[in-house]
Amino acid sequence: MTTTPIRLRDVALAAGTSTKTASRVINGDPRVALDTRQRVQAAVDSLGYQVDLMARSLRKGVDDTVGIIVPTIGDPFFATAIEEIEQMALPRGVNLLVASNSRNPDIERKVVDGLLARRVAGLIITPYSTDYSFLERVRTPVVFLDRHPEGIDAGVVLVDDEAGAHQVVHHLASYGHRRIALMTDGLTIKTSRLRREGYLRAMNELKLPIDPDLQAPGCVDAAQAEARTHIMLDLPSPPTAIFSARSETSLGVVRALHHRRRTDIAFVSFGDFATADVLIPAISVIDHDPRLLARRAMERLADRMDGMAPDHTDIVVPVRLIARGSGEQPVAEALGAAS
Amino acid sequence: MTTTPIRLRDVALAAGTSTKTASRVINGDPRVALDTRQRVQAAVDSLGYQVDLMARSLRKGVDDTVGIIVPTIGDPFFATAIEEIEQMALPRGVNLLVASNSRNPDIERKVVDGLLARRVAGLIITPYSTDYSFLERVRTPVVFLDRHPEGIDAGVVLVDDEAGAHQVVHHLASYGHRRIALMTDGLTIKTSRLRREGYLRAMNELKLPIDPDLQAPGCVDAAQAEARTHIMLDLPSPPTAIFSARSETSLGVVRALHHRRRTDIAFVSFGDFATADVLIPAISVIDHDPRLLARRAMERLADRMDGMAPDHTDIVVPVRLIARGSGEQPVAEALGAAS
DNA sequence: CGGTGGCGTGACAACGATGACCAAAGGCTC
DNA sequence: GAGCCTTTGGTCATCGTTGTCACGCCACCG
Repeated sequence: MTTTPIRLRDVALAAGTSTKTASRVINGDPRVALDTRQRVQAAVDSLGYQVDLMARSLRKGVDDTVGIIVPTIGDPFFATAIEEIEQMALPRGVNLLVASNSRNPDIERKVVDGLLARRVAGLIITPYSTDYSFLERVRTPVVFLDRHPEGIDAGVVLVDDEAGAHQVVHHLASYGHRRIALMTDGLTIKTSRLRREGYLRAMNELKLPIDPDLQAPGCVDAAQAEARTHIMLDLPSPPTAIFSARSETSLGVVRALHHRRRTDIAFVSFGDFATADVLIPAISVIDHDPRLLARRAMERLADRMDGMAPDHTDIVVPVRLIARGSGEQPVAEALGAAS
Repeated sequence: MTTTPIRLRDVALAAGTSTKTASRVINGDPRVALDTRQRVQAAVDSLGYQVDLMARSLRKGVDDTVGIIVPTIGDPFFATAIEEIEQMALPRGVNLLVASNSRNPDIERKVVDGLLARRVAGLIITPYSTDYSFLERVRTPVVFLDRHPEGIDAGVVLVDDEAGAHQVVHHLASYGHRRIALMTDGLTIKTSRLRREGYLRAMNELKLPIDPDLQAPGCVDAAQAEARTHIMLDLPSPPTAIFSARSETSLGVVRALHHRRRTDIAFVSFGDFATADVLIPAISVIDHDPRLLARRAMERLADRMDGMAPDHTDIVVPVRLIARGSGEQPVAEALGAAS
């Protein structure tokens, strides 16, 4: 049995009134007499009427949705951020459009255009490397998450990447480490650059040598980080400590260290991950909570959607180092020399 | 500087034609003369015209979006499934609306209604415990993922939960285990019931005692599973093997076993997780790949959106046991007795 | 040479809701 | 008791796009 969808005019007919009055009731307009309101409400309930959100959005000029664009949906950090934003959007009756930029500026641009064409009420973007100056001509509120965008002056919600990385190096150095390796994502991403800068600043302050062999930029996933770790450990003078600037690369480093039974090498990860506290030794991390970040971003976006003027200041969420063991190990002798 | 959005009529004006003809060009209607087409195309490019998708969707009656509803967006299993579906939807120009049912039937119903009111082109649902009979009156194509829905006869894409669990118990028993504990999610969820049934069937086949103290249903998250594991290990006669029916509960079990240094207890997880292969011993799992499941679900949904008739048969994705060590440990003596 | 058919094009209405504006009815003041 | 204001309801137009239908033009055929 095929059912014809219920329209507003069906409700109006059943309530013996006009579509406009029915519309008033549905939108909570107070200028409707009580009994009229009740009749309309009864009709809505008995017919099971649902507003056609496409029609409403067309009329209003905006759709009650927010779009979120991240590099990888499946990355636990971003997945958790998405979850938090969805939880905040739900009570507002706002739906969430999720998209990935596939780590590709061309795709990213298309995805943003697609969401704008959909007339989303707002956008939360983790920028990849696109020039975002075109957004200045657009009315849609946009909040950037986790990284500064290029080509546009806009407020961003992020953690203090530079300070976090800086702290890690000092922490490792306080346990005697001088050969501290760095695993990072591609340096086209500002976040990665900042973490590297924090690392470099601390290394310079401590007058530690910066060995190019101990720099592994461009590790976009766990597999690459794993391979680079193996290469470093095969060096004539390998690192005694490793700092991984992203959770995803940390998984690769952990894998390599465990496979080689070299868990004596000190290790700190920027970003927590599921079993970090269960491994032996447990992994010391910079806690970089996606929920907090997401909440701030959504709050700011909600303000903008409610008509507040854009705020170009950054919101910096503090980070702290959680010492669990792996980052508090002293300098280990190379296995060969240890015998 | 405020910019007026470009409309189709602006394009038509610039190309010296009617909106209808411009519309034809944009939609690739072949019945347009070549030079007209080129003039329109030039106008589109120079003005930077973008179709208003709200208006198009209203006119067409459906919106080029698919909605996906899962229990928890941040759960790596579902996050990965969402990622896969987004990747498949993108080339079709279809956007993805992501929603969570918050493990609450009332919210779930509201969320589904909300997406239907948006006129989504299709829905992929991991049902919680809602009665889905109301969907029979709805034209929107729906595919269920991972679990059978209640109250409706519909095809489902899932793994063979019963057989997987059954296999685990036989596997553990083959290493001498008789006291095999079961950690599961709430039994209101069909998936959990099926895994429990597989466990029970195997236990009965093997004539192993089913001790109520070794059943821990209702562990909705890792923390609860962790607590229940501790309770079991404190029993006068604790389990010698544990089967966790979900990745999330597995994290709790792992945490408890590691904190107590009882990694000698055999353990198998239904569902892989990030560092399962890095732990010592590495965790044996039933591989339950969300990508494969998501792909089949999206394929089926795409068929339905292309007008194919509904197919009420189930798609069962095979599972296999990956032996990594933790599930291949023989019966351990209780620590107290071992001395 | 006139009819016919295909092709390219455009005028118009429609999708379903809501904003702007107006009208009728009832209560109030003077 | 008349006029004014408030309350309540309705009419019409509109958001931007696309489906329907019809028209003008040319070529081809009998």
